[in-house]
Amino acid sequence: MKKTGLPLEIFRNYLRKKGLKFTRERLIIFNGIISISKHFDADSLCEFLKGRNKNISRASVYRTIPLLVKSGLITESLRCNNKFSYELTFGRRHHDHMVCVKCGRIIEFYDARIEKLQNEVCKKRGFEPLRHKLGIKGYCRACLSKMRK
Amino acid sequence: MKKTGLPLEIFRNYLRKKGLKFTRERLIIFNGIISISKHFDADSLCEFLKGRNKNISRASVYRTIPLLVKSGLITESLRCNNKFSYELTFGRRHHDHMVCVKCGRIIEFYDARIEKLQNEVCKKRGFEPLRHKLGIKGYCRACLSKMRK
DNA sequence: TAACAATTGAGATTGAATCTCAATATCAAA
DNA sequence: TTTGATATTGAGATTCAATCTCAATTGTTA
Ligand SMILES: [Mn+2]
Ligand SMILES: [Mn+2]
Ligand SMILES: [Zn+2]
Ligand SMILES: [Zn+2]
Repeated sequence: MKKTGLPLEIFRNYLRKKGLKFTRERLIIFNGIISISKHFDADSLCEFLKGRNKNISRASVYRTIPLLVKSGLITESLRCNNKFSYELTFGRRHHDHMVCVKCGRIIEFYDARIEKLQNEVCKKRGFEPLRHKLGIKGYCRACLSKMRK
Repeated sequence: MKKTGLPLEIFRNYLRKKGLKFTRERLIIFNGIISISKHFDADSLCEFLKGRNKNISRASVYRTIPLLVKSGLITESLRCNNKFSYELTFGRRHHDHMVCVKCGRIIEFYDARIEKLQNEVCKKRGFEPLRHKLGIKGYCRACLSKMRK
């Protein structure tokens, strides 16, 4: 179990600022996401909580996720299996994703040069970028070597 | 109405190769997409056809789109309004997208340097890229100047 | 032309995501 | 601590894109 001090305070502050309430359910959802600490979707989060005898209704999970996004703790990342997928990004640097079409493995990467060129291209078009998503689909190293056999 | 000679042949050849039939409905759908010649989703395509008195069932439209993707004529591009969006890409160079979060405008761009760096990053990770999608959300030039007033 | 297999369309179904609303919990103020 | 205004919860209903079903129809090949 990770330490949750700072992010929890951020979440509480976000809720307070918006006149929203810090509930038992929201804390359980928050803790669940901290424990998973990797890509998840709303449904898998429900299942994860259920497995720990913390049954929170789907509705509450679906309602809390956007709050955590707005508070800056989690980010909508890939779309996997036709579901929105999220990841804990608080305190982590922005990154993009490679996804293996064979085994589903997700490889995170960051390349400052790509990021810089993106900003450059935006500037050239008079476009002010807010956020972006770069997803590369292909075959991961492990699947490639399996296939070559 | 654009000329449709070559792409139509490609579609017919794809169908033949797969033992599938070239039907009246598939031709109508094909022609519709050629006429639209910009981003579309399955539903808007149905509506477009209906407006031209070519009522094709949603099921057939939804069934034909993947065939056109596989035949290399159209590509799944952005996800807009929570629907898959496609565009005619036959004969066009690959490109990525900026989307204005204010007005929805779509700006297509291509930067060879970004593409090259992507390949480089993949190679470094032993990942063989098949396709990718880069979507940048932000404010377009027009919306920015409106907002500054 | 005949025979087989693929296709069509209307409507049913799926599944993620959202909504409804009565019962309940939170929290700031008293 | 108590109170009360207001936000939240959960079970189930609802939405909506996308997919599936299946009997009737059409395309293709011989
Ligand atoms: Mn990036
Ligand atoms: Mn690109
Ligand atoms: Zn793999
Ligand atoms: Zn705009």
